[in-house]
Amino acid sequence: MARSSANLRVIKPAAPARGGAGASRLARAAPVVAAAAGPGSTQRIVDAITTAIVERRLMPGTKLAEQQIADIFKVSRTLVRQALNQLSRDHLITLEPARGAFVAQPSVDEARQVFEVRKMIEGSLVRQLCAVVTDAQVAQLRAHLRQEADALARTDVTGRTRLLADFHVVLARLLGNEVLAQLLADLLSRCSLIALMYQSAHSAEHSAVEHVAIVDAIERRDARAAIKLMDSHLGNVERNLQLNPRVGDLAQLLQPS
Amino acid sequence: MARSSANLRVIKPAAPARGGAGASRLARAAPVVAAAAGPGSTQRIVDAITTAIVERRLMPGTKLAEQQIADIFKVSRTLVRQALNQLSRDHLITLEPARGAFVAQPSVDEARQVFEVRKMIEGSLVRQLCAVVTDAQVAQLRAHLRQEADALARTDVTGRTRLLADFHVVLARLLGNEVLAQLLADLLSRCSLIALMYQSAHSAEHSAVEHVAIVDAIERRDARAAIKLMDSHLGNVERNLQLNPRVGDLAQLLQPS
DNA sequence: GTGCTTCAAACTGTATACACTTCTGAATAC
DNA sequence: GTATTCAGAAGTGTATACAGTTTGAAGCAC
Repeated sequence: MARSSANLRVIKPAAPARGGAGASRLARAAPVVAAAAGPGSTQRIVDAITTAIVERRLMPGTKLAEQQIADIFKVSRTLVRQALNQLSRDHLITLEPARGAFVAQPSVDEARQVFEVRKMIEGSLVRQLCAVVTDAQVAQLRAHLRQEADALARTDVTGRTRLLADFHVVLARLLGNEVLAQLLADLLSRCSLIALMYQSAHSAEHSAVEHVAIVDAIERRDARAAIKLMDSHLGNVERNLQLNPRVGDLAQLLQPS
Repeated sequence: MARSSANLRVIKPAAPARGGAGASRLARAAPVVAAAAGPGSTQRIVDAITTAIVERRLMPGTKLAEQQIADIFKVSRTLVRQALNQLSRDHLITLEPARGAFVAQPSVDEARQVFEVRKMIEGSLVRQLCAVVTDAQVAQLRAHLRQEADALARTDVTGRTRLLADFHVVLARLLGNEVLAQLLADLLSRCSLIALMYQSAHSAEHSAVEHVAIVDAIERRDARAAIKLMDSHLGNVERNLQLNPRVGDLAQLLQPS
């Protein structure tokens, strides 16, 4: 029933977002540098669709036709299918057998579960961090907070969103635990989708302020406070999700699911 | 350098392990029942290789040649490649560009990181569980413990291993959080590989006993004790990993990585 | 005998071809 | 006018074909 499959057209970011840095956030343990043009162009497709979703150029429920995408990227359906499989693993799209791929529409329940998991993980995360963090690492966090502030000042919506999410990955990475960092990165990509679907009323400014408070607590090595602040931060973000579907996505409102 | 790629031959379980129940443990949100023969046979390949790895019929470092697997399952390389991609996402195999797929050889570092993450998640898990668990759910846990004991009594190695890992997934599922459950299932499949690679000296009996203690604490709704027990349980399992590579895998000892 | 070069077999990466399912819309029955 | 049927179009699922790379060993120089 004719969802908005008409205007697919993944708009190549006019300014390529500083060499695709925006996309690399969710990139796997890829060769890190390459994945530009030639072989390994599957990742290019994954990144493009990922950013398109996160930056709201592809709305939830949109059908992603294989041939259409193949034409856009000038590759065969083979590579597109690989990319779609990866994306479905990231829960950014859902694959309906014999019907195709659609941008995921995470349910309210799923949203709650993702946030619950984040609270569990990130609570433990800041606790551990308070025990082992170095002054240099705190400085690193401060630097990130400055970037957040800058993006806010410039009203750079895309960069702002990315930085606010990256904050949590940076925390994970400070523990030197790559497994944890990747796991959290996965959850955060799902959160991006959730946030744009249930358009969060939680202002970016508010998040940034809470991030500062968390870093303050970490700097004081005050584990109890850090945990509490992180928990309330995530609680605030979740609480501010508007559970009414966005306007324009009313199609999904009529769905049984 | 001719690793053991000779004797690939995924041996179809003589008795199909009760309709593939053994494999379904790590299965995704699949149609649960189907995925037997026709379309969707990708999952069949994934399951077969997964169980082959977990049951130690495929040793770490073994090369998985696409055509070889395709012949075994009587499908084209297309489906095999899909399966291999999935497996690499689960960290059960590693894909080396233009070289092929190999059963993963998780490093000592990765092992430590996985266990650290498990401690973080499962600590929070039992805390929450103590707060919301019902008597019926405790009974469910008791039933699982009985199964563990049975498998131990029968010296059913395969079933025993599966049940000991499943215990942790059962805990997660009791919270009603499917996201958490899947996440933990992923980590556990990696743990299976780690355990067989650094052949754990931690006896199954010991694990079963510790599981009982954890359930006891949960039944008493004693969160503090439950967390402590879970933490020491995971610590024991990890501590008992022999960091010397297994005999026969000395090839990997010579590898730079 | 040791080490380098070269070449063929094997394998992976990508594209294309074909079968089968789903969707759409017009024609038909009522 | 409404509902049903059915054929064509479009799209997904799988297999096959082909190009490029890796691999391993034979051949050759020294």
